Amino acid sequence: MDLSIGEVSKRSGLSVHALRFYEKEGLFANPIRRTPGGQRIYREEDLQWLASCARLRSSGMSLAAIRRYVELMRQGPGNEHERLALLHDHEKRVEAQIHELHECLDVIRYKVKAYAEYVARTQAGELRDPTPPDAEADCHRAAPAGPSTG
Amino acid sequence: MDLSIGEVSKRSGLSVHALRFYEKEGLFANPIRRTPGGQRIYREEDLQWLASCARLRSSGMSLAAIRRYVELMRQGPGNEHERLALLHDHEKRVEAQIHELHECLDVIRYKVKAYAEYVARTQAGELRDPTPPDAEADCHRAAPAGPSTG
DNA sequence: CTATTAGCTAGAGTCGGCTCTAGATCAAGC
DNA sequence: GCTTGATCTAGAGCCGACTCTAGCTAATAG
Repeated sequence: MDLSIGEVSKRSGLSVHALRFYEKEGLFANPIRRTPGGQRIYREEDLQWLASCARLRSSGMSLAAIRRYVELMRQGPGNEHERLALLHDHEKRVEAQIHELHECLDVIRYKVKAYAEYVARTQAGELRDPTPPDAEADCHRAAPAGPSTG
Repeated sequence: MDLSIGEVSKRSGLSVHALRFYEKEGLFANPIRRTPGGQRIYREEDLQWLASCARLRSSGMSLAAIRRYVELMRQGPGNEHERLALLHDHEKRVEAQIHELHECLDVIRYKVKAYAEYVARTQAGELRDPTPPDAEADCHRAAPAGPSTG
């Protein structure tokens, strides 16, 4: 039931340094108990919370925002609308992020396709002067004749 | 046709500091010319390249990777397979990123929904002891009775 | 009992990607 | 010519999120 910092580190993927840092920064929902000797005692719940944190973190929520959220939880019932607002804001940001990534992906795929075709062509036929991938405005070098796409 | 660093800053959204930094770091596809007095002269092409860079950056490509790509472009024809590999790797990373964000979004939406329902319930009926949003394992506080979901 | 391994604190260091400063120079309008 | 605002260079500083160090203590296996 009780876990040492080393075990939590293994199971959460966070370093022991990071775990101590998180505690110092007030990022745990519950206070972490200590042994008489001063060593941290974690519980399964803390691991679960860390898993939630990981999700928030990897979707780009800052530690500061997580701390804010934790503070609201610690204050207890009565501020649910604030927690909701915080989460809802983050939801919108994640959606925007996904949207932007899709746009980037379009651009990247376009380039990948052009290069893939070019490489396939040059390998297949060993043409003397293969047509460059495309005339994208990306690569503006004064490259004499070769594929100039960025 | 020719642009000062200030104009490029305005049109690219990058600060003049960042533009000088990018040049120092070798992130421009073409060398940036100078006036006799030493001031930078940009061209439309540079702006277009910056726009491409912005896409790569905002999809998480590091400046180091962009520099690598620029180096390949500057070497001219013959290394298209390397450029392809670099772009293809990045494509895969972006896809993975999107996938992860979707998973995070699921979690966030679940919480948002739970809180939204709770807030709606408490506002509508002013119940004395409304049912907490859910029994998510997120908030492990010893909160007496209120909604304990993180 | 002791050696080893794990954990403790406070605080310094790292890294990426800029941002800002200082002090000098350039360019344009009056 | 002079002022004003833009630009120049070299280099310091900053921010977030850790990571690492030093010097010490706790827990455990033999």
